[in-house]
Amino acid sequence: MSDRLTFTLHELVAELDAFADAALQAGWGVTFNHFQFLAVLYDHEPVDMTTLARCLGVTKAAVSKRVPALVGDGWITAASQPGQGRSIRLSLTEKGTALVRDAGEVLEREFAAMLTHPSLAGDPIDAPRLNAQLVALTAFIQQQPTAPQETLA
Amino acid sequence: MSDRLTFTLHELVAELDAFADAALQAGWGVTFNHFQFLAVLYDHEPVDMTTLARCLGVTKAAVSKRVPALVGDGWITAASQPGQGRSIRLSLTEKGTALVRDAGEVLEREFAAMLTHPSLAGDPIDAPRLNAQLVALTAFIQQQPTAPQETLA
DNA sequence: GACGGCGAGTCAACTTGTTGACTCACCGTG
DNA sequence: CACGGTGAGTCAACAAGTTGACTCGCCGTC
Repeated sequence: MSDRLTFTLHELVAELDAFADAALQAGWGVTFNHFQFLAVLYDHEPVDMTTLARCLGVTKAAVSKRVPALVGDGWITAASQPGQGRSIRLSLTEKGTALVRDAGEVLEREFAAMLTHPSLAGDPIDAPRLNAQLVALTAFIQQQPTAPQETLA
Repeated sequence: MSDRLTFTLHELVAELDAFADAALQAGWGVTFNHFQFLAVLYDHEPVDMTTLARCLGVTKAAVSKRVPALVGDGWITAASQPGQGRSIRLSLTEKGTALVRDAGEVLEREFAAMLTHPSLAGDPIDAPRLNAQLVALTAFIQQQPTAPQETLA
């Protein structure tokens, strides 16, 4: 383990994703990536491709390529809306909604249980406060000027 | 912003990476991915490909494919060691070491400055303590049984 | 009512990583 | 000394994203 917070954050996120992926594979036969797409859609539906891409942190081309398969497997619906240019309205099907609800609930519960596990009792984590701190930090980074000049290189 | 800690962590890491990438591109003309490879090597050199791959969280094939270009551009050296099977010993060149030292120092400083910025003074972040908490949490997740059964699906 | 612009989606080429099969160097054991 | 095993690296095929150029609806202006 590292003493550098940035490294620790990367490791933590990697472990979280690996754990979620294993749970999702075992319980529902889907990958974390698949779940994440549906979960973000769940929070924003109905939504067009470009907006969803921004929420997912990928390009619209990446979303565009995944949509046909997700529609074909009955997870989502895609409908072009007359009078709205080429905009396509994405929504979850009942199957997709059920996955996000069920799996999401289990994952939330697992994670909450980890945070309060006795083995971390030496210095317990105050999740709501931590979340608020990290949200503030994230927002602050976002509004940072793009980069420092190479003042010493 | 989300009220879910796992989402917040993903967003924070994405912002950190984007910030570091912009700073590295502006100051040294390299990507964050490139820097990360060298920085992890810096912490472990000399090291063989398989070990480095594990430290980077990628497969050994991915490392194997990147090495020739990195050697060609003078960032690292790769030497097969007689009497050690096919093991290849990777090390940083002087150029690679200088990049990690200089850019790493700047990034560390930038990040530390963010953590102590007045705009976060409402609920300041205790970095060493937070790091210790997250390290403990990461270790705990790592040793979790692979997955819960689909007890309610 | 044609013209130009804009925003949303799509496509082709490329990049980076994964998987599983393979090669090769060494090390035992018989 | 041959023989099988093991661990490290490599290769080919595939998967998922990015970029930049493109198409297509719509909307404004002349």
